Amino acid sequence: MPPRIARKPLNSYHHGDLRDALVQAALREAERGGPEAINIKSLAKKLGVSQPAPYRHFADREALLEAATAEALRQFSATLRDSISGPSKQSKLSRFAQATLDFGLRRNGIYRLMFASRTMACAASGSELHNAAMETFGLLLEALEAPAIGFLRERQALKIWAALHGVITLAEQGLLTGQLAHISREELVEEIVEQTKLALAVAIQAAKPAPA
Amino acid sequence: MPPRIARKPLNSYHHGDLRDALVQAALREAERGGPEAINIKSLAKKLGVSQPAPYRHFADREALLEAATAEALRQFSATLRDSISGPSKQSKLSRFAQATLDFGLRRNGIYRLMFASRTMACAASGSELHNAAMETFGLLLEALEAPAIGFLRERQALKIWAALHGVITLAEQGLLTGQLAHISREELVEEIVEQTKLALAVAIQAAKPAPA
DNA sequence: CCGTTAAATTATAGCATATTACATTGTCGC
DNA sequence: GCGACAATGTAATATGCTATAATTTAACGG
Repeated sequence: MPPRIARKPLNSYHHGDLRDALVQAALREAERGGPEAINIKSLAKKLGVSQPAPYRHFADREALLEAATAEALRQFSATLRDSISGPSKQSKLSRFAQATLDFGLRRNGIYRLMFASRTMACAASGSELHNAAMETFGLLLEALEAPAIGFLRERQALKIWAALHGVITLAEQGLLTGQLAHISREELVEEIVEQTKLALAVAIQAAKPAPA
Repeated sequence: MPPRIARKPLNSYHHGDLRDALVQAALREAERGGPEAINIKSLAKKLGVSQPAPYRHFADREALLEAATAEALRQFSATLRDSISGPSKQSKLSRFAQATLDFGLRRNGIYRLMFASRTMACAASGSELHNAAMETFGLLLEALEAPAIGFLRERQALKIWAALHGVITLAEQGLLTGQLAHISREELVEEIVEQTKLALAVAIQAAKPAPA
């Protein structure tokens, strides 16, 4: 009785639970090499099965990528949720931002997988992907701890999201090292967080025309 | 006497200036489809030459991509330089930011080509690519119009650069449309610009401990 | 036991690409 | 004119991947 229980038969004559193994292996491949590094052939080889075997579980390569993306989003979301739970000396926003940076750099291939255009192309109508993405954005809104004045929260969230995404993307491409590296990525993100808080405070002040 | 003068022979028995034509065609391909849409085969076909012909001018596909990237950077740089030259009611930073957004969205494939990791991988030591990239960053520093206090300018430049890059990337992937689209991309960028100015003003104030 | 069925296997087809080897064409200098 | 040379063309090679078809293996249920 192997530790992993398959979804339906759990037996089979060679592998046991190929579907799940494929998703995990796909994420491993994506971790170095990004989405384009995921290909049926090498996955099958690494798992010790024949090339066509995966097609029992996924209609085509795209379907496998979709499943892997969903799993990646789940992991990302869980990581972020952890980062802002529990007490801490640092603000939720700071923890959220640093966790995002950390995930985006350490697991950059997976990060890229999540933000491949497939994510939203597939996510037209409340699909698994769409829901997961929206949940992640919800976590950001929570981390912001901003009052609900108009779309203030959403706008600030978009801005800091874009900034974090930019830092991760640029850093991964080596554009934040060399002569430009007068500041570490973590410090840069911290400044972005502070800048967001500042802008938020000013906007709130402007929205309340003299409370006294 | 054709209007285009080739670099060396300008004659040849079929094409005239294949090298340059290849670079231009590569950019056209990249414009829709990004870097991965550039392939020797289709380029040769579209230019009416045989597949191996390009290899007379480029050692391999990568060399062609590099040349195309350099040309793309030149165009990008020129566009940005234009945007901040001459008088205007809007600030240089605003114009710069909007021009960046515009280029990044309208010519997104080319934008992606520039920011492929190749750019910096090839740009180790003062190469053509590296120089072009640094010049572009210089334009951003100029647009910031910030005083040279420590690395204040550089840090603010990095932050707004990351934010712009993030907006472009996210927008292209359709992540700024749908439920999140309470604000247009241009407005979002304008808010980012304002936020940067605000942070800059505060930082300058903090750096000068009471001038009176 | 035996048949049904799911999960693999082997074998094959197809496609697209990069790249090399060799032959050909045209131009320029002499 | 003619020979060298550079720019192309033709043909062939190599590789890597997706995907389908037909077949085999093993387990489970009656």
